[in-house]
This record gives sequence, structure tokens and C-alpha cells, in this order.
Amino acid sequence: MSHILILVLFEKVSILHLLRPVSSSNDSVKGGSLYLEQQRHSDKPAFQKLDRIAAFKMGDTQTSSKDKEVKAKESKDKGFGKEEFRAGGDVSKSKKVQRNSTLGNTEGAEKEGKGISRKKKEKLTKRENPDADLEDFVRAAQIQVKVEPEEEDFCINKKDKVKKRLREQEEPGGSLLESAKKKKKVKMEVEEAEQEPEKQRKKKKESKVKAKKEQEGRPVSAREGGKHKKSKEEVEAAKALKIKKKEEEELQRWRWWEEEKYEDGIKWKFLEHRGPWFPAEYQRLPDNVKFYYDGKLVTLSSAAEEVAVFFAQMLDHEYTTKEVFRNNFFSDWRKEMTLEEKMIITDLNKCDFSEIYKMHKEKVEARKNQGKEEKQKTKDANQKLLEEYGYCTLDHHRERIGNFKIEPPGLFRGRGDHPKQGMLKKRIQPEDVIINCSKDSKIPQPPLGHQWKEVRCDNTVTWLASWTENVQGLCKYVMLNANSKLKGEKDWEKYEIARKLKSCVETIRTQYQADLKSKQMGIRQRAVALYFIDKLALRAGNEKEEGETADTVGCCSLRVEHISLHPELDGEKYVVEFDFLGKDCIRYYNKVPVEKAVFKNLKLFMEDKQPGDDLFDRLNTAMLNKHLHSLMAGLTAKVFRTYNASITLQQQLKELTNALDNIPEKILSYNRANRAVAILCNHQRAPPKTFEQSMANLQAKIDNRKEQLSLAKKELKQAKKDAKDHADDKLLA
DNA sequence: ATACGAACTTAGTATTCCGCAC
DNA sequence: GTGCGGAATACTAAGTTCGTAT
Repeated sequence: MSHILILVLFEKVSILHLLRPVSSSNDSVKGGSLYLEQQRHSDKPAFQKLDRIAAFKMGDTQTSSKDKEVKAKESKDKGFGKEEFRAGGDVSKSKKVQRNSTLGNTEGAEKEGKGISRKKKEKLTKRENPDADLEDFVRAAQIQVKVEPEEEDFCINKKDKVKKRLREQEEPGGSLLESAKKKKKVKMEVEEAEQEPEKQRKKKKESKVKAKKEQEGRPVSAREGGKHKKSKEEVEAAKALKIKKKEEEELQRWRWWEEEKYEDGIKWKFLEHRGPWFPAEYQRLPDNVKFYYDGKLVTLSSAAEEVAVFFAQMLDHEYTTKEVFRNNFFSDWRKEMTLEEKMIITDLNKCDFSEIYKMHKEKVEARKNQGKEEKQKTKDANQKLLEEYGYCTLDHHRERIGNFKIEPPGLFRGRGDHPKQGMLKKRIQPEDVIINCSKDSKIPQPPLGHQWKEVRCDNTVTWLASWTENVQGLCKYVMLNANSKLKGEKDWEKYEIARKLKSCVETIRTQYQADLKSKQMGIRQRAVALYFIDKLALRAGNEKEEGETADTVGCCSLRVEHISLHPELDGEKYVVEFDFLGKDCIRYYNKVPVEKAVFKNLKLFMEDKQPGDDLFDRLNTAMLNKHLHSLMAGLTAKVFRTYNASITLQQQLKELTNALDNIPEKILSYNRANRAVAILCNHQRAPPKTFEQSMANLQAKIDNRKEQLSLAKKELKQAKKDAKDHADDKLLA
């Protein structure tokens, strides 16, 4: 469970790559590795996952449900501890392996051009742009995960807690922070490990843990005694308690994997919950906080004021400087205004939110500075809320709900160049909410004076409540936590399918290799797409409605403008250069050498097309998945991502780890393996706002040490000289 | 065959928690 | 005792998949 957050700086590029561990349940791929789900959710899932991972050896493919049980049991008995691993292996390598099998494959009908070229005038607005180095790095890593940037350059070892994650920071080189704005920081999930110099710390920790354990039984608040000691003891006692609690929870865990599964899509037999929790109604601003328009005081109606506050609170954020955001906001804000307000307020630029903004800042500040007791109070209140609304009963077991709070109103924060950013996300009322639970359960009571939109009892779905959001008209759901049975089971299934793929992936590869030469264009396109999905772990790439979302693509929705072909590049033949925005507007940039047949096909697909035309104009995800289904039950495009991430992790771990390594070394290897997966999956994120500051602090520390060092050296020199002189004098004397 | 939407998974960002060094 | 920095958690946007209606 240790995962680490790492910041990787690619030199020259001012790009920050953060590799973060992969979360498990959230993403099969994401990290493929051990990033246990818990990261996002509770720890429990992590354990579960580990468990499963233990059972997930890419090696053994066929697992019957019995096997599963057995394996699960075994791992359970061993005590959870390993994470599951999702991915594994150096992709390119595995590709090189000769595939010989033949698979009777089914062909899908090919459909004549859907090739409507959509002109995307928008060029990719990429979040950032990487530099060549980065690209090279990524590519290299991708193709051959072994390549590691000088990680060692900068490994600070922080803690050795055995159980804690480490993070490693790598800084390759030089001018990292090139343009701050170019925050292109890509963050990949990685973890880092650190080499840890001090084993002592570890020891310390270990002894601490021991101490904790010893104290387990004692009351938490032993307040007598010396202050210092006291608090220390208290802390330890608290820790011990925590551990104990966890252990107990573990004991009580619902071992659903040891039970029979329901058939026919039944997800539960009994479901009872309290319904979602609703955020408090809006409270008007105090009288001394005013809003001005064009320098004149304007007293807003409640509805308009609330929306104004949403905007004012975001004033610090870059969002509020974006034209689209401002326009959408203003347009939606006006809808909330009274006629009179609409007449007055016609230009956002003339609005003065400064007092509201100031008040908000003060509130945040005050919250930060509130005393211990107050903080405790809030904490207690939250805890109470959680106890009350955060759990449900599912088939006799108490399960944690993942998101029991109805999303509060606010301004929509779409990612990238989302055309709807800034629109008002309206307040959800009970009248908008559908409740799902057992007929024979205690039906949740809507808040006083309200009614549910509907109460239904559908046990073929896993959600407890749902509503339709107004910005995009999508359904939102209240579902269980990742460590619940419903999520865990699904997750397990996911990895089982990936395992199954392992047994037939070579056959499938052989098949699409052959299809590269098919006479039917559609089949060729499918083969090339599959090649990319398999080799590069691209997402399927569904079609999206233009104008409704940011312009992002996946494999099937790639357009001609997203790739360029290089018959030869940097000494390699048949290189395809990818540059597009993928999910969440994360840029995918990669230069990959491909097989000649793939290259030729791409050339063919691009003939007579405009940059905005679909590369695979005779293919879509439905067709691709239909084909995959025919090759293996349960197989879809995303399974390749799960599979390749998992196999990459596994292979990397194998390759990088020595049985004799100590724990820090193993963690380092783990982090590297995880990073390879992150690179494969193009997991990135922006650097934290505090990044530059922390880097500056670190640099200051380094400088300081260097100075001390040189000073010490000088002193040493002088001392030696003195000693020598002195000795000479003595001799002379 | 396609379009559509429900249901879920995947994923990045924001916030909170917590340990540690000073 | 404080503040920093990283881990954990919370939040919710953005994908995929699949079944059904058109």
C-alpha cells in the first residue's frame, strides 16, 4: 500500500511529471500497480485489492470461480498485504514476441464511409506542450520501459516507514522550471522511492510501532504526567487504537468473495439507506458585505447573490479569466436575476465582487486558524454526518457509501477548453432525486417539506440515489464506496478478464497482424486501431457530440491532424508521431516506431483527407468492441489497457527487484515499475500550486548545505595548514 | 445500423489530515 | 507549538460499455 507521489522534472522541459501511483479500483490502469484503491477511498479496498492481486498472476490465466475462491481465501489467510497488480509488462517487448496462434476470428461487417470529415477548426489546445526531451523520455520509456531517466539524481529519502509510501522526486536536470506558465507539467503517476540513507529511522519507527502495540489496551486519554511525555504517549495510544480498530474492522470485513454470486444481473436482495445528504440552503451575505456595479451599490436578490458568490469565490482561479467561463457564467447568472437586476447588470467587467471575495478569503483564513476545539467540533460534526448518512445496509451488511452528499451548486468546472465551463450548476432538490432501495426497507424520508422525485426498487442496479445534472444533462449517482462488495466484485471481474486476455492475447495479436493486410479497409482500420490500443494503451475513443464537451479523442476518434508519419526519424524507421488531447484534456505526445504494415496503412488512411477528418473513418468503438467480443467473451477495448498496465507492472517488478534488496530498494523498484505504468498510460497531472515554492525551499536548503560544505572544506584546509605550520615550528624549535 | 441514454469505471483536482523538523 | 509537505480522502468530471429504441 505504499505509494508515493512523485514529482518528476524533465530537464529542459520545464515540465513536471508527477507520477502517481495507480489507483486500483478506480482505474484499472491507472497506475496499474499497486496504487491501491485506497488512495481514493478507504484503505480497506486496498487490502482487498492486494489480495486479489496476489491472485492475479498474469501467469495463470484460467481461473475458474472456484479458483478464485480458493485464491482469495489463500491470500486472505495470508493476511492481506499485497496489492493487486494490474498491469504488467513491457509492452513493446511482449509485442516483439512472435505470435503464432491463429484464432478463428469473426469479421464484422464493414461499413461504408462514415467518413464525414469534421472540421475541427480548433487546433488542439493543449494543456501544454512538452518538449522534446520529455517526448523522448516518454517514448523511450514507453517503448522500453527500462529506460529510466536519471532518477537517482535527486532522491531524497524521506521516511522509511515501512508502511508509508515514499515519494521520490526526481529531477533530471537543469532548467526545469522553464516557463512557469508552461505548466505543462505532466504528472505521471509515479511513485518514487527513495533511497533511504537512514535505516535508523526505520528502526525508530519499528520500535514505535512496537510500543504502540504494547500500549494498545490503554485508555486513549491518559492526560496525566509530564506534558511532553503525556502527549507523546497519547499520540501513541491513539495510534495503537487506530491500528486496533483497523484490525477489528478487518476481522469484521464482509467476505463476500467467499459467497455465491447472484445471477441474472441481480445486484442485491436488500438495500436500505437514509437517502442522500443535502447541502444547507444558501444564507445571505451579511449586511456589511456589498456588491457594486459600475461603482454603484446594488443589493442583489438571494438567487442572484448566491451565484455572484460562486463567482467571487473563484476569483483566484484561472477559470475566471477565461472568456468562455466568464461568458457562460454571466449568461447563467443573468438567468437568476430579477428583471430589475438584469436591467442594471449588463457587463461582467463592471461588476465589483471584491467585498464578497474578501469575505470569502477571511472565512477560509478563519477556518484555518480556528482553535483546536473548534476544529474538533467540525470534525465531530462531519463524523456524525458520516455515521448518519454515510452507510447503508446491503444484504445484511453495513456498507460505506462513496458519495452520500448531493453535489452542491456552483459553477461548472469542465476541464480543458470545455465549452460549458462557468455555467451554473444548479442546486439539487429532493424533488430532483430518485431513490433506489428495497421495498421492504425503511424508505428514506425526504427533507422536511419536500418529496422525492421517485422511489424505486431496482435491484439490478447498484445506485442508491440519482439525479440529472443541469449543465450537461447527465445522470449522477450515489453509489457505494470502492471497498464495498458491489465495487469490489466488479473490480475483481475486471482483473479476471484481463487475466483471461493474457491467455489469448497472442492469438489476438496474430489476428490483427493478419488483418493489417485485409482487403477490406474497415478491417484494416480495425487492425491498426487495435494495434495502437494494444501497443500504446490508448483508450477506445468514443465519438462525442461536438460543442458539448472539450475536443478530446481516443483511438477510434483520432483525426488525421493528430498523427504525423515519419518514414525515418532519429535513426528509426516508420515512426508515428502522436499529438492529441485525451481524456481530461491531457496531452498525449509520443513518437513510436511501428511496423511497416501499420505505417503503410496509416498512409493509406490519410490519403485524400483533411486534417480534421477521422483517421479511422470506417471504424467506431462499437464495431471494434463487437469484434473483440467475438474473439473473447467479455473482451472490450479497455481491457487491453488494464492488461497491458498490469503486465507492465509485473514485468517491471520482476526485472527491477532483487530478492536480496532491502525495503527501500524494493520501494524504489516498485516506484519505478509504477512509473513505467504511468508512462504507458499517460497518467499526468498538474503540479501542485505549492510546487514552485517547495522547489525553491529545497534549492535553498541545498545551497545552504553547499555553502556549509565549502566553508567546512576551507576550514579543514586551513586547519591542515595550521597544523603543518605548527608542526614545522615545532620541528624547528 | 444507429442513436441514445443508463450505468459504471476511470481520473484529475481540491481539501483535509498527519507526521516531522525546527 | 508551528508550519511545511506529503499522504489520504473527498469530490466530481470524463470516459467506456451495453441495452434498447428508432
